[in-house]
Amino acid sequence: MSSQVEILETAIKAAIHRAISTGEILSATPATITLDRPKNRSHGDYATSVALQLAKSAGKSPRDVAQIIIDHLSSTDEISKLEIAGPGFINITLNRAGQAKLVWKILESGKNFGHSNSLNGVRINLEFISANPTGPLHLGHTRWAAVGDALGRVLSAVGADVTREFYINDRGNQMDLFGASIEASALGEAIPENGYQGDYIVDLAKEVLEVDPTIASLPVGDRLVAFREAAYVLQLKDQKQTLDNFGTHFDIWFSERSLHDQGAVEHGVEKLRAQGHVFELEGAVWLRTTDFGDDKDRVLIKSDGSLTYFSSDTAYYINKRERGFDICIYMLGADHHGYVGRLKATAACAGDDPEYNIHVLIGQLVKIMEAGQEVKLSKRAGTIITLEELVAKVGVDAARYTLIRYPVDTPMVMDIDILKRNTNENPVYYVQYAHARITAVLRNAGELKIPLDVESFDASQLIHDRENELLGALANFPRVVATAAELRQPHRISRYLEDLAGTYHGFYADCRVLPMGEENPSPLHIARLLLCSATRTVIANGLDLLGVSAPERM
RNA sequence: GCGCCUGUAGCUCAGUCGGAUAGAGCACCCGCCUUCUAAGCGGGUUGUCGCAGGUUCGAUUCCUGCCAGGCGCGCCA
Repeated sequence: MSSQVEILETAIKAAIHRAISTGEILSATPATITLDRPKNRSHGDYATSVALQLAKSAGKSPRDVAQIIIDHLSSTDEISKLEIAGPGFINITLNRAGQAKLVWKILESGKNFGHSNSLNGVRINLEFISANPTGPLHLGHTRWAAVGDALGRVLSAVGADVTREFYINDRGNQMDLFGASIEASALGEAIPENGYQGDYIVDLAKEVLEVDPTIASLPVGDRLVAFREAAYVLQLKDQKQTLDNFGTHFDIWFSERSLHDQGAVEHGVEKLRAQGHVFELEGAVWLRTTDFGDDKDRVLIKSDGSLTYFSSDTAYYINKRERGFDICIYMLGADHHGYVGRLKATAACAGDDPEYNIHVLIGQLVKIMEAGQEVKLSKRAGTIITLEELVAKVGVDAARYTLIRYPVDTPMVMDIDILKRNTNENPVYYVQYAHARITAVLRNAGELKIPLDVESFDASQLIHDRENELLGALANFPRVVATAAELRQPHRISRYLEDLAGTYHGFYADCRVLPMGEENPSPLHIARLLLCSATRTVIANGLDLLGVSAPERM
């Protein structure tokens, strides 16, 4: 079934084509017709500026071009009115009853309404959070935990085959420092310089000893390793548990060690060497990333023979591609934006197209406000806020929704006090409330034994302005999802939902849905109830894309 | 010094193939529950879209320069 937009676009193209063939316009038919939904309702349901764009090449004034297009636009059932406005916009008003057929489509599609196939079959590796297993997940990870998960859902909705992956940085100095910190704590010694501080270290150390008290009596070297490994397992389990509670699930937890165990680094270096971008200098092995726009070349193998972190990253990327992923999405913090150039260059060195095969999203930092002032985050001062603490304070839904609500490339401020309030200041409730409200209406309809089968839906009943407005908002949903996927911006879903919820509340205030008193249910009641049902479906689908619950009662 | 991100209402922020009087929530004022959830609705007030140029029918949007803030520039991980 074609959407309204597609129908209009085809019709307008055909009209322009006819105008060209009759010689009234000297121009080429544009490849795409831009159709906007005007903010101002008096400008119709859709508006297009093609006439303005064509005016120059057509050699006529925009308004004349608009008139010619309208003359050639064969009247369809869909269109009820065409107007030329302003400098040459064509405003299109659709047949209201025709628009109401959307309710059918939504109810028929159910959970699939809003889904499309723009990324059908594309295999996407979505990597996010990827924390060290050396401590609890904190605020810096939290934004990605919410946005990454939502993006995964959005991409799946447009047909992509998404694998969510968490890269465990379980190798290198940080792990050893972590192990030494646990060991020191368990033995009652001072934490080494640059080691990990914090109560969680003490707790972990205790837990390690409880599980296996014999570790403390191992020989010195073995003892460090044993503490490190035992604490690693516990900490990773804790991270998984925290994310699980947050509703963020990964398909693959990929250990950096496993990459080395399977010789992936050597394999990666060989592959890059074969592509001709590896060279040696002063005893070290380098990747000539400057061939592809990086600031400087990068060392893969140090002169002492040890591997750099960059070599792991490189090998990991190649590994992902060899596992069959078409697109690798990385979600990194702003403090890692320096990686973008080298990651893209690495892809290019591996013979890939950095514009297509790799996509790096940079998330700006999150500030926290509480009691009217900024909470300074410092590991040393022990003021890091963990994901668990945030959830404990404001709940999963409010935390997720707020984190997703803003584009990731803007720094955001989370005000804990506002998030704790169950008011309109907290947009998640505004949206959820609309869902609960609709559910209540439908519940009441059920008690009144009003039949709600789709067959009894009479589209011609829905002609009220509010109904029209609501239908228009519902019709936008698939576009919003597609755009959110294309631009990797799940925040568009939440903004849309807020708008939809507002439109519903307006409809609800002006349009009585249920029969009053002894009144018998009329076709209008039934049509409105089905419109409510369709709205609920869209809100529920949207919230699901964000991983936020759609409560039936509030 | 170089690079990335940001600068829109008193506050938090939307607004990307350039479009019509620049939007929402909060805050402030005024109305609305003797029938569907008032966590709601309606109305009022609020702007040099950081500054200066350029591109054109038209710029918050694209380009250049500047100003301000955040972050980053290791044979560290």
